[in-house]
Amino acid sequence: MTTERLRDLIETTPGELPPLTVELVRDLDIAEHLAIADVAALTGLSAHTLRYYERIGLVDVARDASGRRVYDRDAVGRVVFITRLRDSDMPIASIARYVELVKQGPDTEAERLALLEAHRADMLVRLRDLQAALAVVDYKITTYGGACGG
Amino acid sequence: MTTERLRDLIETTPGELPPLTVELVRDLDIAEHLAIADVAALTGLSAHTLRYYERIGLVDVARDASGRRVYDRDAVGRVVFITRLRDSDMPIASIARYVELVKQGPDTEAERLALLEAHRADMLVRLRDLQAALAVVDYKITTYGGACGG
DNA sequence: GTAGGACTTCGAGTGCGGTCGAAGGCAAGC
DNA sequence: GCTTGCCTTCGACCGCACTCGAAGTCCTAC
Repeated sequence: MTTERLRDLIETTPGELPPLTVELVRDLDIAEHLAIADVAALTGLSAHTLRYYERIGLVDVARDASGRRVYDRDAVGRVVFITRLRDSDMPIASIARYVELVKQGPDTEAERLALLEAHRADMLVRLRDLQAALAVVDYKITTYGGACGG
Repeated sequence: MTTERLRDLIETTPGELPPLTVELVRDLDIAEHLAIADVAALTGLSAHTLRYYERIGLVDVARDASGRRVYDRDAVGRVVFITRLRDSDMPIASIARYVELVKQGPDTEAERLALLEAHRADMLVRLRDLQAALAVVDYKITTYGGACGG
């Protein structure tokens, strides 16, 4: 059972899984077809969340004969990609827009690019904010407990 | 009117204000007492949000004879500090806890430090996530419109 | 054949962080 | 003295991203 092999692989991997990438998924997924629980284990998302992502149109997932979800390599890759974008606080609405554009075909490449570049700009701002806040916190930590400013 | 001087200063500053720091606030605030609109202009928060922060106990703000909020240098500094933490996604609850500890006096320094260090660790994780996502997006942008993975 | 557990759909609920609107107060300028 | 406009309090509401529960289905193991 490929599903069990995957489960073993996940459970026997010492420590944390390395950060998941689309490339890694291609290598890792011996199984062509994964159940929702496997994808959940693989990505760290809950089955609830995976169903939610499908419901709002972020991924299309096939069904087996008895109606259960079957994630193929492509679907898993898509979920991993979405997870990366979510980890960077890209709003679901933007991700949905992006996915929509991909579905519409190659004519939409310019808009896709614009979307990604806008998000990239956001990320840079967030990076800067984070670094500024880190500096403030580090200052607080080194001056340890000073009450100034809060 | 010091308030008007501040407003002028904000409005005549070419381009964006530099990132606000507690130190900057000390230099900038010619006025000892600022109205809520001034603090809003200064910090970029809305007056609504400033009232909200006060409501939930993040800042104490004095009142004048007719009941209006009067922000002194200290209060402004606190707001700026809070804003920095919020910009780094520190949850309001943690900020509230920190503020609470400061109020309780110097005995709480160890817990304050622990709080800041925990947050610092979170920030480093977020930094890493952001950088990973940035790499993914940059890859997408350079390979421009490839459909793989989403 | 039946108990268990993972799955299905659907809609409702949660937590966070604001955001808004209503109803009224007060001070300045015309 | 009246309009303008910023201020006050209060509670209700919003958007986002899940998260959960109910009720039912299906496969597996015993």
